[in-house]
Amino acid sequence: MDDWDDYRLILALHRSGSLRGAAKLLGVNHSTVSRRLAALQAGSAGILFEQLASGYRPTEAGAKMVSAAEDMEEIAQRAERQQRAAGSADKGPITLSLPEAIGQFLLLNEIAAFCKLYPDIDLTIISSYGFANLDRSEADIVIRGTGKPPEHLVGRRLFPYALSHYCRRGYLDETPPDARRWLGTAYSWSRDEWKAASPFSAAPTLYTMSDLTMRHKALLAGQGMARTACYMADPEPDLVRLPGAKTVQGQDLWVLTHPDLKDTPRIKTLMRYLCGAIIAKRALIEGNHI
Amino acid sequence: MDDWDDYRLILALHRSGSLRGAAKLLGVNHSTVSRRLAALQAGSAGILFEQLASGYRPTEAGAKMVSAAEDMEEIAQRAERQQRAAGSADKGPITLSLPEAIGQFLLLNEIAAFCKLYPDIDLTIISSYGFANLDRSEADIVIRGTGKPPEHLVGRRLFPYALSHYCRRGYLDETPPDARRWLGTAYSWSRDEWKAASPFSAAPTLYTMSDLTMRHKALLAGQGMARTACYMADPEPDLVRLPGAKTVQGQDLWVLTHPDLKDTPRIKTLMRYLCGAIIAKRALIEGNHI
DNA sequence: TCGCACCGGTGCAATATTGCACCAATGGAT
DNA sequence: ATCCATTGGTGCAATATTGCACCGGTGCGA
Repeated sequence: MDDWDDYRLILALHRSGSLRGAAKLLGVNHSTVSRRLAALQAGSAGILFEQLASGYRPTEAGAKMVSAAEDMEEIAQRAERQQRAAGSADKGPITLSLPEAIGQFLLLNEIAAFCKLYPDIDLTIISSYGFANLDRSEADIVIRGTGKPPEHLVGRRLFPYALSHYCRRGYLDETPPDARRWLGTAYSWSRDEWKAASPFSAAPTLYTMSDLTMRHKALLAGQGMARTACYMADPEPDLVRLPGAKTVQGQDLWVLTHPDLKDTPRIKTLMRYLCGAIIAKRALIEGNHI
Repeated sequence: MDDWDDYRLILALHRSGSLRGAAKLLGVNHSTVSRRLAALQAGSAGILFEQLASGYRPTEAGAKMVSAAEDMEEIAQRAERQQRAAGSADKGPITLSLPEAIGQFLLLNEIAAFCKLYPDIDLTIISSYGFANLDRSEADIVIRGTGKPPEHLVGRRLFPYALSHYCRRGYLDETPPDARRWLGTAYSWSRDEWKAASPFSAAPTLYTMSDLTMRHKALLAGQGMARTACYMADPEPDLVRLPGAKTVQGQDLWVLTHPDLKDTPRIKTLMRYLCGAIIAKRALIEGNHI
């Protein structure tokens, strides 16, 4: 193989099964993938992928190349982590992945304070509800609420966050019972069972949305009721819990990093800091801040 | 690393220590290496190579990338051999490396006959006195006279070839003793000790040359005397051994391939054929053909 | 049957990359 | 001191590669 980057092409095509899917994985145009595949197979003794109605599938020879490509990817990813693990002081780049809600409502000030404390650490925040892949260095540290973190990651399991049912102060007084509405969440793990446990389980849902920040603003605007994280709602003077609402236990909060990075000083510094900041707000997070 | 081919760049620069040396290894222009290195280090958190008076040397971070690159090279080479090992019939490509002398004087007809016997085998001959690197698929099969073959290659050790001292028929009669000359060989393993064992050890050397074929023609042209392989000289009716000349034992002839290829049918077919062809000419090769 | 989303393929222009030619610097041999 | 071979660096032209826009085909859902 004259260009080892062709192994990335092979991997992407194997994983996606299509030119366009591979293009997406590689961050290039699908016509580029088409041409590179043609050139690759022209220079090879045999074809590596056959084109079925269901998509591209590796031939026997291609499957061996896929296996080799997987090995290479592992080496490349390990090498990248080794590069990122370099550094013997509190300086250098760190990429932190965390849910938008935690970034905006829980740790916004703490993150800024950290950057002031450690001006030589270049912190990049990736707000996402997806679980960043630390193997491929999509992030160095990840904060996530989950019941089942990847087992090879290391770090701390803190405590579960609490949720409860809220509305804008005065909403119930000002809204006839038949006009009361729920603001829903479009996440599959947040099915309607949360509504059943609420004081107004019969009220219909006004609309659902994937953006928790938008829902928070809708709540603040008095558009309806919602079950939301206590650390988002309790700090708001204009939001109150619905009468009789209990806190519900969400998933555990974890602060995790890759084993290859756990000994890097600046990583340890940020991990320690984040855990400290979250623990300092334990009462709020557990819904006991009122 | 966005382009895994950068690992090849890293390897080449590490191995050569210079931009021009790396360029040679990679088959590109040195300005290309310079620019790719600059781009690579610009996109990396740290520099990978420092520029000393003695050349480029990997930094600590760079050494880790070199190690990763070496691992990747091994995978790439194994993958390439796997591709070359494919095939369940006597068809497909084979690259055979052998000394020029063996190609021109010993197996010329046999190789053509093989191609006629197996028209679906695409045979490529690389005539070279260097030892082709079968790890990097420079060849699939290698024929070589050597006392110490690479231990991981597999194949057959045949028998040593013989050499003796020759001149053109009539040379001694037509050349006054003080005008007789030797035709030398510019190979380090063929020092002047061969002249000491000759019937005319005091005669000076006319000139030396690296090209054994050229020396053969010079011998045929009556330009001097030479120690040459019996399989080259004995078949020539115009060449005779010097009076009193004995045969000298050269190195063992080996026919070798890479372990990854040894089970591939077409490889086995050619290995078997070549060994058979060489064994059929054993008398000639051992100088017993007269 | 129709519309839509996705697919692979390709001409052309845009962009990136490379080679060439040249330069100055360096170090070693004479 | 001089010459030569090798080095790294760079402007510019040549070449390769890529993205864009578009096309026709396919399959699925309504």
